Amino acid sequence: MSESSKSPQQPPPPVPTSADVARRAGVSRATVSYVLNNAEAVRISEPTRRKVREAAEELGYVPHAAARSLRAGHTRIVLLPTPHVPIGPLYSTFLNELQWALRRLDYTVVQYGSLGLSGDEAVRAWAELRPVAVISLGEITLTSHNVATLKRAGARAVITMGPVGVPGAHALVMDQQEVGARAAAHLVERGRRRIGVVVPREQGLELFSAPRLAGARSVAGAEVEVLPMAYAEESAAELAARWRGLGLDAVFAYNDEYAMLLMRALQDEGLRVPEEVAVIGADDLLVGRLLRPRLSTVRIEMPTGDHLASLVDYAVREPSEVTERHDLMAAEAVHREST
Amino acid sequence: MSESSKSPQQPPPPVPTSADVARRAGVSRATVSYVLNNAEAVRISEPTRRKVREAAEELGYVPHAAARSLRAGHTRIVLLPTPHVPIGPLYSTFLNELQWALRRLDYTVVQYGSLGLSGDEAVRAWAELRPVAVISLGEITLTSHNVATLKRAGARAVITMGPVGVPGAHALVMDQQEVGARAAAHLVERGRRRIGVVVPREQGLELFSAPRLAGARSVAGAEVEVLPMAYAEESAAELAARWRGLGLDAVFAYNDEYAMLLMRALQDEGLRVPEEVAVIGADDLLVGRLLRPRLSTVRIEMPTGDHLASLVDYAVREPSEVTERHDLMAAEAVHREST
DNA sequence: ATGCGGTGGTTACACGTGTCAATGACTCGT
DNA sequence: ACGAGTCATTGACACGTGTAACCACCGCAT
Repeated sequence: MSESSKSPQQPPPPVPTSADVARRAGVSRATVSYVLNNAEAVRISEPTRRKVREAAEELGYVPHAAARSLRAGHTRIVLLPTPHVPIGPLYSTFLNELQWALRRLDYTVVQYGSLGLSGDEAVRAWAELRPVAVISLGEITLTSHNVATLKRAGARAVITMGPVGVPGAHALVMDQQEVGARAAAHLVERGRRRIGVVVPREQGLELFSAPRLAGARSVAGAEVEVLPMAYAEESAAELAARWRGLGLDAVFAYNDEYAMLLMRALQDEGLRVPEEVAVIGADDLLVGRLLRPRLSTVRIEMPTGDHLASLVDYAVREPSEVTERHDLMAAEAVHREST
Repeated sequence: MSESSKSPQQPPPPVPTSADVARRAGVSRATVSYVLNNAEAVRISEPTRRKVREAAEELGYVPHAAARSLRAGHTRIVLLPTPHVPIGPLYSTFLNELQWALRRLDYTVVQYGSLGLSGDEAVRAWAELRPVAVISLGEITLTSHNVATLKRAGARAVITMGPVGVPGAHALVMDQQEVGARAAAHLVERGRRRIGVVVPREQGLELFSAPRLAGARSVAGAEVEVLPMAYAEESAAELAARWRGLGLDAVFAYNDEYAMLLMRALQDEGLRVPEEVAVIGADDLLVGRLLRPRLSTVRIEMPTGDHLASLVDYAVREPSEVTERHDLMAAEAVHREST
């Protein structure tokens, strides 16, 4: 009694294997494998084919992916380490698109949060899955040692997307500096000099915001002031309240969402946009056009998901030791009414 | 020569296995396994432990997840079939949150696009991964046969999130009708009668928009008119242009983004909001508060990612045959200025 | 009878891991 | 000196699959 009552749940019934199918069809396991994979090299008579198929159907047999890829020696897994902060709408639709494009090429996308792990630990965890490719989005900056670990674990392509390349990996260099530079240049062109740059208070966005800031700084004729701000109405209001004391005539916000937030707060303070202060964001979100005045922005030419996916596919087919660098992401300022 | 030149790329060096580690450390493979998994049942002397660890380190050994879970007989994979349309910011941040929460509980999240596959085919593909749990978001509506297939393949929990439950699965019923009902009720309360309901032209959102529409229809005293609209300025402008002919005094848009788009177009047509037409959206996006007038909305009480993740974890630990139904997602109208 | 080619199927191994049961070495108490 | 214990280590199997190599059979020409 103590035995039977110690656990109320009986063990689940075993999952049917190809051996079960074989038994039921009265053939060998090899035959089952040949039939179910439509092997052309081996000839199997039509009657047995039918028997096998029926048996598989009746048992509800589904092959075991892990066993299969163990045997095969490789997987079709593409690992996609995910940032834990929502990067923004532009990025997340891009990610979704990429995901689908990869799926279309018959890859399996595995998302992997790095959690609290250190870089090396995270990379080890990734390597355990034996992914055929890894696409790092830049939250974790890979060292060349990390790349080596992944390749040793069978990864045929390691692709980094970020502001800077990594030795040994395909680098999709997305130069965020360009974004800041275009924004600042646009403002300078329009006669502004003292430019505030809004930097998110939120953690995890430095990788994007820092280069954007640096880009703005690099523009001749612009005096840049750093303005930390959180993505919340109160933070924007607080910043707007002390605006007149700052002596600025323009502001470049991290992206359109921050820009919209701040612009609204500035207007509530009685400041006129663009007369007293010019506002420009980035990402060219649709909603930016709904405000009065319409928000000027920097449009970023992201690669399409399909494009990146086919690049991944290419890199997998033709792995190379050399560091290939692809410069992506052109940027251009879009003038609307807020500047 | 023809042999060596037919393929320019030499086969990649083999991935180090635990056997390699054992050889290098001068011990058996079993010992390696015990050391690297910190087995407590078996005692291994400190010197050998060191030797093994060093050998593993030098070789850059990383265990093979597939082999491990094959041996173990189960995985920690949670399958997350992903919709191919961006559902909206509210949903995608929720997904991201869920993803991280699951990771924290040591699950591996696998995204899987269903592609062009039929429901049954897609489910088979999922089952191949032997996931311990499947969270279906409603794009593919599971049949009870599908649920059975997944459970037979070892899934301990199948969870559906959508407007309706599925036999055999844990159902997180997110009653989108409630959203529409609250919106319409809010409008009726404020004296409006002839209500337009904006339905997205985009494919794939019917699962959300249809119940929201139905909910609006269910409210006594409301006359509902369906207004298809795409998420683009031109579409909104086109709708606004013929607005006066429609004889409506209020509009409930699918979500805040559509609402903002339409509201702006209506204003451009010279219509006064809320005097001539009341506008309400859904999702309570931050940007909705930046417009003039501030956008009224329906706030949706989504379960937090952590909450859902721990429910998944619970369901995995205590699988039950019965269909458990959890009603989630309360909704309430938030009055701002546009109604 | 003997060889021979084609047909339809099976036997046997490998993939990389975790773990049970067994083995050998060494110490201790009588 | 010898059985009784610890302690450290190992050999062997199982997990589910794909596939190369092999085998039995049949018809047919030598």
